[in-house]
Amino acid sequence: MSVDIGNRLRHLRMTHNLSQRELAKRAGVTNSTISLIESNSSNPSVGALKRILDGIPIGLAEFFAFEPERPRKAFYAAEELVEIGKGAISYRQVGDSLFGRSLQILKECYQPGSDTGKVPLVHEGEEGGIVLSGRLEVTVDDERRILGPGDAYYFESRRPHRFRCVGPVACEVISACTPPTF
Amino acid sequence: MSVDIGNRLRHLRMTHNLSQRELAKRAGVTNSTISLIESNSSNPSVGALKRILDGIPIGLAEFFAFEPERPRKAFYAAEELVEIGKGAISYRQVGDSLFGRSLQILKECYQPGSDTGKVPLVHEGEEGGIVLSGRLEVTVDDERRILGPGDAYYFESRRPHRFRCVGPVACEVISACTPPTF
DNA sequence: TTCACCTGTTGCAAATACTAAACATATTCC
DNA sequence: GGAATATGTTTAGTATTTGCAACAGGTGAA
Repeated sequence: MSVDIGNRLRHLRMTHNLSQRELAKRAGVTNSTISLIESNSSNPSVGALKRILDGIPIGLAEFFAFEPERPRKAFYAAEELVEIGKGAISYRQVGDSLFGRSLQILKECYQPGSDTGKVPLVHEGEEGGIVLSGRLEVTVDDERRILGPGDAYYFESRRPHRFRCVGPVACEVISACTPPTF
Repeated sequence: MSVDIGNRLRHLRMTHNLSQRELAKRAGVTNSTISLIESNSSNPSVGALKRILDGIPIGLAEFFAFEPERPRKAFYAAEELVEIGKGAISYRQVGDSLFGRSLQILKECYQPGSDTGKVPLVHEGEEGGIVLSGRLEVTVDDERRILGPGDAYYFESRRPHRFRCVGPVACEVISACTPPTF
């Protein structure tokens, strides 16, 4: 049911050859605190746990990474897509979090005239997408195309690229990239 | 300094379009608890935080993954190599944790006669190593070799493989594999 | 306006995490 | 053997989190 913090901490402490008192001293807590936590007879505060983990040292994310993976939601209603940017270009992401995922899928909406900027984007991975509505000017390396509904693109993200909404109406795009870069 | 749990939680709750009371109801805590946490005026227990995150839902590891990455240690004394298995085959790992790493480096020590088992190992990734001392029998697919000091191996881990220490002395090996499988 | 309902914040009481010190049990050293 | 040190556990008291309920501001409908 609940996370077995106690055994996890004890195991971690053991593998680092620390006694409860030694770790307590480094962490700035008392040995009894550690004893109680390890025996799962207290529900530690995040602050206390963090101080203790700093004494090992290890981060909170690392500490909880051992948790059995929470079963992932597989379906998302339109309203559930989390909005990432709220400017002229808005991104709605499929999935709550990219944590542990190797793919990012977005519904992008470019307001008329919006632009990813003069300096082209360059990063690792690959990306592609399909235009749903509006007209999108895509520049990759020195090649420039204007894509309309149904048109698509796909390229290696290390090639300098830029997106721009041309024409009078907003432009909607479904895109995917890997690895996630947001 | 400390982790800004409050703002992180508030942001998360907002992006999921939940009110404090709505989230509290789902999580089985009171709205005041959430209010206090979000204003950083309390140091929540791990249990409370977990219940709240379950209401979003999101895992503890995900929640803390946003933390600025703790600067990684780059050098490890021989005693600091964490011992993974303590049986006839012992593994000493370079680095505290595999969290966020794509490579695992081990110093392995096989006691005389020790063996990874009759059923061969099969997993994703690739692995390789160099024998330091003793004699190691390595089987990959149907090929079997006996390696001595200075000899080495490298193969795709999906190919069935097995290690066995032959001869009267213990066998030491330095190995690396990706992705980490322990 | 006034009512109803939503939002987040805030006292007060009860539950509990944390500290300090004592306790119990091994192990080492002389 | 016996003292000294180290280990993890437990007890009593203090500090803090948590739940309950009241409070204050905001929005929309009648």
